[in-house]
Amino acid sequence: MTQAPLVTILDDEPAIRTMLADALEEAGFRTLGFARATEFEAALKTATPDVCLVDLSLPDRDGLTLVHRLALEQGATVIIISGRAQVQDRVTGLELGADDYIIKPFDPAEVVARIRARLRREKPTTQTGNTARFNGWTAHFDSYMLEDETGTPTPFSHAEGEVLRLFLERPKRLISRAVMQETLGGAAGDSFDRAMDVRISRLRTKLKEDPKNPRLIKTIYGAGYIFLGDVNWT
Amino acid sequence: MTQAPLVTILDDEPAIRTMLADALEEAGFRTLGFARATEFEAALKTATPDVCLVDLSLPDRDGLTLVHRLALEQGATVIIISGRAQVQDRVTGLELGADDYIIKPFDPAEVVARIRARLRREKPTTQTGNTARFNGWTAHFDSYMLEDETGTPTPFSHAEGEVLRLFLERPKRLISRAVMQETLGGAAGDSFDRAMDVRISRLRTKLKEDPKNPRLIKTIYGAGYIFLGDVNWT
DNA sequence: CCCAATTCTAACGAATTGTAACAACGCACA
DNA sequence: TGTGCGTTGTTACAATTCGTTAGAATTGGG
Repeated sequence: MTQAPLVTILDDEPAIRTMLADALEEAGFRTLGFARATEFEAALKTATPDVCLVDLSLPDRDGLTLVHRLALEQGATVIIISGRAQVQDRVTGLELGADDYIIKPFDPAEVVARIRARLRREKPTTQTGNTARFNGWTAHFDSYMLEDETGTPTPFSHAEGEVLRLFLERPKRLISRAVMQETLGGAAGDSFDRAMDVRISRLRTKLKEDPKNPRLIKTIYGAGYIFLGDVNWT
Repeated sequence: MTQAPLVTILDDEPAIRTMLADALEEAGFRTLGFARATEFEAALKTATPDVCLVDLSLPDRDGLTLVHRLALEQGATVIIISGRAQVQDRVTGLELGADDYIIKPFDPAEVVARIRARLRREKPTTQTGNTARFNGWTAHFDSYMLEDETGTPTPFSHAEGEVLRLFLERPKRLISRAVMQETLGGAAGDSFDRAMDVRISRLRTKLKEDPKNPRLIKTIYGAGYIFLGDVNWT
């Protein structure tokens, strides 16, 4: 198990540092806060952050040069957080090597989301949610394999995977037929209705569902389907 | 030398499409504009964009689902362009797989800068070197040699190398048959289809793939292929 | 309880993909 | 030139995928 990603926060306002740190730790990141560039650079010798949040207006150094150095020499992921909202500022920030540019005032939730978006790309090892466990089953979406509780593998096809994924991403919620058709790419031709049924039917047999008493994929007559089951993505 | 990056623009307002296209082409990108999701999806069969700009409010489909599909199945870089400015919208957009979220009205210069920031991260794979490591394998494109994890070498031919290189340069992204044929020089003659299959089949045996469940080269029925595996060029 | 709407699924078949076998071709070498 | 080897497209056939159809089963309203 890898460690939680490390995010550094470089901002001279303590209030902002704590706000970010709280939100990030809540979201499962490790954080390190710094008020001045010199402290930050000293810390870089002993730690390699996954993402660096940098405020441009620093008391002891020009933020942009720092960003440039970070991005260029360290290859670090850098996100600028700045009060300077002009387009020109953003463009130069990004061109100097920043990966993102967030304007103050900001919502911590968005910062978290943007960091996650970066990390999703960065870590090829961390396959973004390609395995799901539910009620004894394990679905591997990268190898298109389904394992039952005994570990017996069954392959599933792409079309079946689309349906299964849709279910596993919205467990315990009604999924209307309309939504399904849209997600599954089918123009809602009159006949495609049946195709959906068939897909689900096939998926059900792979999940060894008892037709009389489905435990996982439940039909809501006249509305759609609902997937019961406790899903756990990894 | 590789071609200029291809950026697709999906927005139902013609004014916005042309504004973006102008700015992007000025900046040296190739662009393709679409007004509706269905057109766009049709085009995906014959082209692999490097970046997809997507407006969330589409006439014929829910933009978010499209984004999700794109990010997941195509592995494409997706940037949402939207009039919806709420933090919650941005967060969900980013969590569904978008790489960035730009709010209307926007400045084309910033869009260009943000696209560049994305590509800067993407590209270094194709940049240097003709040796690639992936999942225990090592491919030397200068000596046309493939080594497995024990270091046992196997030669591969030119035709096999073309396919392998294509895969290794676009890992975890869907590569449509049309794109393959184009890259591999074959005019899409009816019969060349089979030749492609054969090339891939031969490559698979060299990679010791189990035909029943290939781990590296995955077939997407009716669409193309996708190469899984963590590629590292040196 | 009856009936129409809806959903299920077995069976079929068209389209797509996999691969063994063959043939054409190029190239090195005696 | 002839021989042999490796490469690669072509052909033919097997396997797979997946939508369609049709009839059975189920549901819920009246």
